[in-house]
Amino acid sequence: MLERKLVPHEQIRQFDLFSELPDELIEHIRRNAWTISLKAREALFRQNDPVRRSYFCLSGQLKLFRLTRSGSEKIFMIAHAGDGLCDAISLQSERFRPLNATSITESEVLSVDSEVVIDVFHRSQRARTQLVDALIRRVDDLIDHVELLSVDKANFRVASFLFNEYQRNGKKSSFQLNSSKKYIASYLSLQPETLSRCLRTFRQDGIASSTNRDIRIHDPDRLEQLVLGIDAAA
Amino acid sequence: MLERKLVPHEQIRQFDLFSELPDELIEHIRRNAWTISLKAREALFRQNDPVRRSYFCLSGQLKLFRLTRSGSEKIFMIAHAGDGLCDAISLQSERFRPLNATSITESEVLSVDSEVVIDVFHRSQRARTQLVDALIRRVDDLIDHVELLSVDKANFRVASFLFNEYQRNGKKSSFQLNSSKKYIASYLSLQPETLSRCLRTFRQDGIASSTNRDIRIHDPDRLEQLVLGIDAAA
DNA sequence: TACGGGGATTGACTCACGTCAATGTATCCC
DNA sequence: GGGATACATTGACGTGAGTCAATCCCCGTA
Repeated sequence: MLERKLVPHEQIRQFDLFSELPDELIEHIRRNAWTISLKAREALFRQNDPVRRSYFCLSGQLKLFRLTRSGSEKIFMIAHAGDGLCDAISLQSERFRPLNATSITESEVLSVDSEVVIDVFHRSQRARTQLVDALIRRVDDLIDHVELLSVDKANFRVASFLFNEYQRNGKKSSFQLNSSKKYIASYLSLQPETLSRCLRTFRQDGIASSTNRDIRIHDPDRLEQLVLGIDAAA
Repeated sequence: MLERKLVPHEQIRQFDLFSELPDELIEHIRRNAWTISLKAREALFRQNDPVRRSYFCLSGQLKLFRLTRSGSEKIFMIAHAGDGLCDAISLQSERFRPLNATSITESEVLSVDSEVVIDVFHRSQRARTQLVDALIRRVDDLIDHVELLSVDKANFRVASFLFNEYQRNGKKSSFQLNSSKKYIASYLSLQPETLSRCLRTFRQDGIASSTNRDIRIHDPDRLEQLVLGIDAAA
């Protein structure tokens, strides 16, 4: 975990929260921010740590997770370049990190003191609405996550996930998963074996196929029907 | 669904978001807010409706839920008197309601136009931090909800829930569930039968017993060990 | 007091998912 | 290029939770 000062303005502005701030505020952030270089599989912060700094992913991939009673990881989110780790903020009350954050690949992270973030929040109305919007988006995402997990049948869970990714990628018939199947399975709270078997049945039914991280959707309509529950094929 | 104008100031101030506002702002809200009286099982809003107003529970109980593909309800939250329905806000971008809201019992709800909430947000720094804090709490709650559902064994899920309630109630050995077991089961994404069977094994093992909505925790330590995974009894 | 309805409990059955184990396949670094 | 390491796939097996169905209980109501 190597720290370096002096971040160019563009690197700061790439994040929604700071994107439309005046130069003086960006400069204020710059003077108090630095980047952290992580090797693969290095911890950035741990669950229950008090929140003192906020982090923003500049490059690489980070996993946000909790440990289960059996010692395995439950993935809540994979953060990529441009993502703010929005679980990493607190305003008035003392907050503790709800999740662990660890790099998956070699990564760079922008680190900003909470005081500075609060300062920006107080001085820029634009930043305020951006922050609230980011939190609302996070709430909506988590609601979707809860819904995903309350679906009992693994087939449906995987179908929902695939259809989601399909839509996020502009309904292209082929796209790439942005992380390994192991992490996807964890995000879906399934065993890797179960995910594998679900994908196999989809391949056999001619709905979708996967080789490595490449996904090809053969029959989007059938997939959508699966998600909606019109189970022509189960 | 009966609407009535003119809400006394105290009714407005009972909610965190408005608790510390100056009289003029409260008055501003009062002029633009009204109460809604719902009979039991009456819809307040539906999923995917555009957000135009925010709601706050004055009395009674409301369920916030989604419908599953099989037509049953998945409960995300039960709102009680004093709770803001914090899924009911939006600032800049158009937002759609992520959940359905329906009264369980006869209820009263305070209804405030979104424009007014945004106004208050812009005019009171106190309200701003309260709102952000409320959203952060909601995020943390949802993360816990996701974790709860990613636990595979029903016993552990129920144990986690019971231990949580136990702590929320100041570690009293007996307390009341704040909604029916049917809804608790739905919150845990379990069938009522499964919840019932879990509670039976807890009774047989001398960990906890329940009659109707009354819960009695006989052995908090064993319960906590179950939650933590030191499975002396499974 | 009798009736009705929704919630809660219990039993019997089935099957989907987790587990364990083995094999196959990328990927990385020496 | 080759060996180590982690990821991915497949098979076999046992079990826990969903489903269907019956009964019971509680509460409100006629």
